[in-house]
Amino acid sequence: MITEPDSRQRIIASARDLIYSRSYADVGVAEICEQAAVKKGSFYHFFPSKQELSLAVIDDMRTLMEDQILIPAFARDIPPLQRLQRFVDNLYEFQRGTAGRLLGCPFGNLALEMATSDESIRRKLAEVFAGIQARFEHVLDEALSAGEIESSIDRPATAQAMLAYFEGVLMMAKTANDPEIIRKLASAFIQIRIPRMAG
Amino acid sequence: MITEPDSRQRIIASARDLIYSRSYADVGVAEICEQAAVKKGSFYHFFPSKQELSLAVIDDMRTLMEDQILIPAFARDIPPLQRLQRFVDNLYEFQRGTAGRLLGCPFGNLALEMATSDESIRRKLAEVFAGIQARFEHVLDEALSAGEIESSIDRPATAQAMLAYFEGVLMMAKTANDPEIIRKLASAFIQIRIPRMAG
DNA sequence: CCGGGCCTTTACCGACCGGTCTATTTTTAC
DNA sequence: GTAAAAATAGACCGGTCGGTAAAGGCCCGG
Repeated sequence: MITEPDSRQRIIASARDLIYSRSYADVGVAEICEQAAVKKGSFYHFFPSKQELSLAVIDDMRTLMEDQILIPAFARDIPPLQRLQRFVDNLYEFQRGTAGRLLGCPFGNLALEMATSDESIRRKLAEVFAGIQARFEHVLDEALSAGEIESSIDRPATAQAMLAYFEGVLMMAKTANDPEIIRKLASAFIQIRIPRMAG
Repeated sequence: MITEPDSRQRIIASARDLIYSRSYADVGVAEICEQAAVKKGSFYHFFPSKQELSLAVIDDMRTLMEDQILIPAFARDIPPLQRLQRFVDNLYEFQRGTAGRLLGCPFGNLALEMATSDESIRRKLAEVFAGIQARFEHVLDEALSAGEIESSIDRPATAQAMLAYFEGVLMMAKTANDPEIIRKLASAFIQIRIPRMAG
């Protein structure tokens, strides 16, 4: 049971956890309210619709991921490429710790379920991905300055490829329900390179 | 409107197209029946439940993918690694041609939506992925024989990494609704390598 | 011409869906 | 103290969900 003080945040947290562990469509408003210990009337006092709630949930997922994964992993206490390694290490630990069921990426899950059905959710998730990609790209910039990578690579494209790869790895791990796949496939993550286009 | 002769196959084809273009939960039995020009009674004559239908749909998707993508791409008329390149080229063309909306991978879509909710679907999709991975692995074997790759790589793991990568690429392309992402990120696909473990 | 599968048709079911409404309680501001 | 505003409660809505039941038509071997 969620125990956060104010109802609005409790609704978001409940919806976040339920949707992440199952899917958007499989979780109903009634169930969200029940887990948040809130009546339906309160729900619709704070959110005009389930879809609007889901946009707030994505925001909440995003700050959670930033604070708990991205910021710690990308701290500047170690060289750039080692930060990427730390990122996948942290991800592995997190995915291993979700109660028997490997849940994958909350954004990837929502993206494949909703992207073709709800345009505003699709756009929001595209922004989240762009934000993660920007962080990867920043690390690549610093890796270039540190002489860890060559200047011939297309850094934005490489950052996007890295993001794509670990999303795919999480999909494989989730489908097999086996976190060890993350470790097995991790080595290719920091090796991915997209060269700059010739023309 | 689906026009295949027998009702059972028409139901499967309708469900396949509807689920692929939206999601499992967003498509109801009534809508499937309508598009297949079949009454609900007939539906439940052929399938005991929507979930059982979805298992048949996955089988249908699989043979479709085999016939239209894998078999043509992996024909032995060109060297092994070039077949992988042809695979992504074909994939790009296919994803570009789906009526304005980029739909991604039908198995990846279902996997992220259903893997944590329905164990038998999760298992079936894991088998599909294993089948694709086996084909990649076979190509890598032939690439090794042809001297195109080194023997130090872990071929099963590399095949799985390739699968993960293109699933991730399709996720990025679907979320951005932009097929050009597939081309932009394609170069890393055949470059991915997982080295054999030291111990 | 008959009987029996196979398939189809149609009407129907209870449960649950997202969402609304109105009244009431609690909090805030002056 | 009081009134407005914010929040809560809970009954209620039409629609749709997956699924069922029973009867009727079709085609077949005999």
